[in-house]
Amino acid sequence: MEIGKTYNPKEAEAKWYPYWMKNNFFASKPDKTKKPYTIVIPPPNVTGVLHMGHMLNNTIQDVLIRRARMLGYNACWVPGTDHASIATEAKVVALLKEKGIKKTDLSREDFLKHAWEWKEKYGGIILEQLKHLGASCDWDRTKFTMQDELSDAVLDVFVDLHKKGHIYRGVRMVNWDPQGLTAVSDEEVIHKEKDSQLVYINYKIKGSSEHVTIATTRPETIMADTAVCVHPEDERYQHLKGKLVIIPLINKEVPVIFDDYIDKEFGTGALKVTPAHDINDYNLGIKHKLPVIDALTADGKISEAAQIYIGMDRFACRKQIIKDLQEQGFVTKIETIKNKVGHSERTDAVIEPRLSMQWFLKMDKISKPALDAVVNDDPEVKLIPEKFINTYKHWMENVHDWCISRQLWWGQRIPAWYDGQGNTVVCKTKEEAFEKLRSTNTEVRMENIKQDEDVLDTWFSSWLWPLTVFDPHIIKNGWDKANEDLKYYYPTNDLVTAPEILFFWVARMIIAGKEYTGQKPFTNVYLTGIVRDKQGRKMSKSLGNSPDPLELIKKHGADGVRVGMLLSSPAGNDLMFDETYCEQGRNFANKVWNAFRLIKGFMVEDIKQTEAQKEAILGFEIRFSEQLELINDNYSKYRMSDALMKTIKLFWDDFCAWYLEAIKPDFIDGQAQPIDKSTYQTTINFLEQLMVIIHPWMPFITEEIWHLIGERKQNDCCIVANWPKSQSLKEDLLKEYDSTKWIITTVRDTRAQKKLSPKDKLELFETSSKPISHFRNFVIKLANLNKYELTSEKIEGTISFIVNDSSFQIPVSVNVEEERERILKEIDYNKGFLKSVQVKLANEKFMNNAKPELVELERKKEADAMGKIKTLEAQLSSLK
RNA sequence: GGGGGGUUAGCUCAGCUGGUUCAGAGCACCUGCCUUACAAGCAGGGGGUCACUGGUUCGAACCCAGUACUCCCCA
Repeated sequence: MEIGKTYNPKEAEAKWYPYWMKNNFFASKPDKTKKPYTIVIPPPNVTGVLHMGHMLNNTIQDVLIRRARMLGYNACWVPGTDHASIATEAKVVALLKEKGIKKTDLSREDFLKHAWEWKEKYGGIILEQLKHLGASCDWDRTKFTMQDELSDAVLDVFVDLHKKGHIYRGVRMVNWDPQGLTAVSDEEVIHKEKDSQLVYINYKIKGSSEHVTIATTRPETIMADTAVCVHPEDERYQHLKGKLVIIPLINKEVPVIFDDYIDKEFGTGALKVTPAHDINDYNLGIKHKLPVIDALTADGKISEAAQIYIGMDRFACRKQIIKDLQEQGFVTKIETIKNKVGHSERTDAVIEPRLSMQWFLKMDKISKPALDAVVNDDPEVKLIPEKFINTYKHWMENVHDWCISRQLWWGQRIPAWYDGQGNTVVCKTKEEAFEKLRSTNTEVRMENIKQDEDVLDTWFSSWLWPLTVFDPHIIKNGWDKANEDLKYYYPTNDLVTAPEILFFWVARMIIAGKEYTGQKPFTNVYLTGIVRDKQGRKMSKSLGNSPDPLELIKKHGADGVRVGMLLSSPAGNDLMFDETYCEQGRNFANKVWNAFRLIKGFMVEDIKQTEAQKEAILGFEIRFSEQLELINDNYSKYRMSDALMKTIKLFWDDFCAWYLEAIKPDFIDGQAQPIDKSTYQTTINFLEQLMVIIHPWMPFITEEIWHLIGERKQNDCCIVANWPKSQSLKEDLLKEYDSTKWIITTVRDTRAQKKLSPKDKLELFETSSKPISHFRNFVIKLANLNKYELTSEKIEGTISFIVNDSSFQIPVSVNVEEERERILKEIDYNKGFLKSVQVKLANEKFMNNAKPELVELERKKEADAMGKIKTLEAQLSSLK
């Protein structure tokens, strides 16, 4: 068989993903004889294409799910997408616009037809892309938040929560997106620091020649002013009590009010009060019973109520009004200040605080169990890393009511019905609504009943995700009648998501889970960081600093990219991505490939196993067990990068550099020597176990090698192989094995120092009360010795070194002066060390306070150091 | 303004209950090797005032206070 010198990922990827699919390895069905391990995917936006954040997130999920599968769990990873109302609607609107169709010209039904067409055609591209990464999702379970059954559940929840009194309708100041023409939640507003002009404007005081100066960054709203407010204790304005002031340009009279809400220091200490356009002013307005004048239209233009500039865009108006006010002498100065301006996450339009009728979910009571589930000494839901608990707590304790209505068409339409006479009922169908309305309005007629025009916030459907992907009828039926799937898979095990949506989504899923099943939706929440470029900038389309994930996969292989993503991504910390990480991953894949090539090339014959081979096997066995334990421990703590690095080093260092080098048969006269059957078979076993533990990180190459090792039955695949079990730790042996590595390294170093070729064989003499016993031939092989003997003599003309309690000598030509220097330096160091230990031991307070084990340890350190010094001094004297 | 992080080698990060040889890893760098698995490699090596100041302690990268810089969230 011809095996290439470098690993070719493309072939393996094209081969094994379809093979896994065909054999249903990703599929999961409830099976009472096995424990479930479940992850629901954070459903990507249906309009989305794969970006680096998805890569990180889904690689982690795939690693977890693949390992769980190998550990024998019934592993189920549910994929799907989110309908993303505002983003999708914006996309469809844009597409229609290109075709010359205006949304406003379409009926709701026709628009939705277009939207569904778009979804069928382009939605879900991202799921196909995930397959290139190797994501082992159970694709038969793919869900979409707006598919019929899931939508139905959303309406059930709305009706139910309304019945329970948690949902209400009210006029509120909302964050209005004048471009998307919808309200957006607080969480969807991005505050950006901007340079703004703070304009100082004089308002004349009625019946006086004086004026009062207000400062505002929003002069275009002065027509909506209904008062000017000053601090009751502000001495500058005491004379204004009971006075009226006149708004420039429109010459409207408004009262001066007094409230200690005012910050005397900001601007002039006098505030224009515009209840319709600022949340604080709105509250002031309520308190002081001020009228509300809405001077802006829904799309951000000046309304008729403003009297002037009608129809002008708000920003154009701002420029114009400043100019006009200046010309008429009302402006005293203009300052440039920095302030935060809210922008819509979806359309990037400047958010306008706006009063409107919206539906809200009351959060105070319903969120309580979700707070307790996380913030607790022994929490039901664990956040990883823990530092997010504080953030979560802070948010949940100050939670605001959730505005759940959106002025859009793409989404679940709010199941509220109006009879046109001020009666509202909430229920799923028009027929039901008719019945209900009739009880208060006997005159009501079917054709007069109108459904609410708005749809629900997308998060109002995705908060049900872990429930409805398994049982969409759970809301209706209740937990007791939940279907088999939900009972089996819920609560899920791990959720992998970004901290940015801890509140949007994670908290709300816990709320919904608690409300409808009395249980948490997941046990662990692994919060990934943000993928940034190496300058620390967030990756974004507009900056163009994000590599195309699929290109990366093409270039470095899926396995390489997966490793690259995880090499440096501790939970919750941002990842400074650099393509060289993928190179490291690719390099490792190549290393694995070549180790396999070496093993595959061995000539196996019926010969005797060498002692060095026996010892190497023992060494690797104990090392493998030791490291496997540590790797398992890292996994259990979700320390993914650590688990990965240990796995890589176990293969690269322990297996390749130490084990394979030790068992590799020699070349004699350019002729590779054969290997014995036993060593070969053991090596293959080791390789298989290593493929298994590497598999979650690098599924493709490991599956490829698994099958190249030998003929396999159809179902005998790496993906479903058993995770290895570690043997009991043999600490003494491990310690000896570690010592042998030090000995070997030191011999090699000596060779390098003496400018000897690695091919030159050396002799080694050991002086020890407890000499190396299990790995002597291993040392001979790897240090390339022709003699390794015990002695109690000082041999003349040797370089000497110490490993643990033993001293070693290598006969080589020695520069006595240099050697003396070196030993003296080492004696010096050890004496210093000894002194520090002895100071500790002489310290009464230490002796009284420190734990006994610790004192014991210090005594051992003292003895070790003294022993070492003695040995070194002996070496020194033997130099003479 | 309120809340939460972070600052350890050139870079990216570990360092768990304060206690060996605890100052570490990977990359980068330097030296020597095209040694027939692998130059995407092998062998070896150098490199840090643990941001700063003070405190607690027998003992501090680790605990406390303050300072500087920085990131995130909320208002």
